[in-house]
Amino acid sequence: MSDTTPDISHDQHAVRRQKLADMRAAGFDPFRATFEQTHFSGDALKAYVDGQDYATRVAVAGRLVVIRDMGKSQFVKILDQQGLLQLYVKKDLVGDEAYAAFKKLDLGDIIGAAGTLFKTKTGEITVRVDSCTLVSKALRPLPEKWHGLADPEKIYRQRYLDLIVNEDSRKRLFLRSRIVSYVRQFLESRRFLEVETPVLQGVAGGAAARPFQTHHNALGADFVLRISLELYLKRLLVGGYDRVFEIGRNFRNEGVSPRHNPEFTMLEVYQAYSDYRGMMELVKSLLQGLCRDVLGTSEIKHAASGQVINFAGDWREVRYKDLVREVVGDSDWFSRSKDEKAAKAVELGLYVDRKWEDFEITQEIFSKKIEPTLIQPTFVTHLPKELCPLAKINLDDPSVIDVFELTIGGMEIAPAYSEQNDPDVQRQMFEAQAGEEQQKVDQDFLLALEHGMPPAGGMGIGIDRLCILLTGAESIRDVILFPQLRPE
RNA sequence: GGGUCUAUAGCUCAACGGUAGAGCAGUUGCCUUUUAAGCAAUUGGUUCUGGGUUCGAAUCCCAGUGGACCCA
Repeated sequence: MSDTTPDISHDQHAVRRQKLADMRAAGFDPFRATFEQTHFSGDALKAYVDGQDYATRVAVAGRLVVIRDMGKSQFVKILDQQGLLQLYVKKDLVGDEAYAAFKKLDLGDIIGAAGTLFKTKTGEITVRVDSCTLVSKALRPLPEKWHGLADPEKIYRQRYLDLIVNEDSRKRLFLRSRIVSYVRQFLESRRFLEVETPVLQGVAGGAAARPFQTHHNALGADFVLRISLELYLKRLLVGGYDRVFEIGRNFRNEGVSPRHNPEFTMLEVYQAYSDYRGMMELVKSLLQGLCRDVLGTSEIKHAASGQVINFAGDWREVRYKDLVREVVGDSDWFSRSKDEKAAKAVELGLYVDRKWEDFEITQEIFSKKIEPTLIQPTFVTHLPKELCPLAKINLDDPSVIDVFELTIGGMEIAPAYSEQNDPDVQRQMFEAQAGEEQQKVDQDFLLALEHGMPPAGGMGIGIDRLCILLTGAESIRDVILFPQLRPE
């Protein structure tokens, strides 16, 4: 090393920058426009005919993630959307010049290679490369090859690195794509129409949550980001969309936790002339189909409890009030006074807010002491009417509504209702819920109902939570590609 | 919003009041069927930031910032 050139060998970024500069000086473009790819890695592996080495030609491309250099030949591995593929690059096959260029490649570079398939003596299907090229230079080093990326902050902020080096993350997030794809196919096969409804809304309805607020300059109007899909999809029921669904992003301006991301994906489904019982069949078929066709198993290990969740067969169906009575050990619970309920809740170790109504105390017990124990798929039915103003009142017991909440793995996965279609009852429920804030009543929705909405079953599924469940993830952040973090 | 834990080389981690180290990655050699390839040599640090205690701080204390978990 001369006095005029500083030693940069310790600085991997600088070393790669230097290689880039050298290539450009030699007239080689380190960021090619295209590459003629014939096979993904997995398709190449399938294209190999057993016993017929060097018979099948492939051209593959991907990121260089393993280099095993043996002097005049190298085994390397590239990673593409289907996974890893080994390449064998031999000096006397590619020529001196190309081989010298190949030796200068760094881990992380994106390369293209063409050659024929063979099986190594240890049985790995490999491409024997006869021509290869750098496609895109990587100027930054990859994380460590064995331990991968472990720092959760880096995993989320630099998800692309996580996807390159952590196979678990890659498989889990690819699985999410397949789950969503299956949901679409399933619903389309049942003749549901997929629609898109507004994210920017004047009134955030369909759920109880604090919305994000924003402003449209040209219209000079304030908007909120939607907190649910429900009210617009029901307008479509009025408009003659008899089977309709949307998979869309909702936004709730609330805490962030392993179960909550400020933006999350909901599926909502509405089927005219059906009811919550019809939705039971729908969701059960959907989830069992997902298990069968996407996961290939009806048994899933539940990360939090260690139990095995079995999706096959019939699912438990139980009334809300029966569950509560059982857990509090009091068959007359629902005729107790508010003070008595509060005392019991405190006894169970729960926090009770003085402002809470009766049903809120009971609901606190349900969500803290009952829901987490429902690991196997369970339809909880006949919920108190206060919990959802958008469902139809039960004919036999006007204190409850015709709904279920499907709970699996201790999480509410899918609430479903027989949808309220009486505009006058709906108005009463909205006004009671809004209390002092009558401006939060969606008058336009009520007008739509007055035009007549068919009876319908409706259901929502939190796609993120469904993915947590089906992938065995521990946090919502593990099934969202770019979860929300505080800006750096 | 409160509590606990956490931040050290590009990455994964040691060092726990006394000269900041290892593996991988990098650099330089050798090696034409390897499997976390191997062998030899070698570079690399604002120990998150700012204060404080101390003869001496990655280490102890305070504050801040990011992150994880638990609670509200």
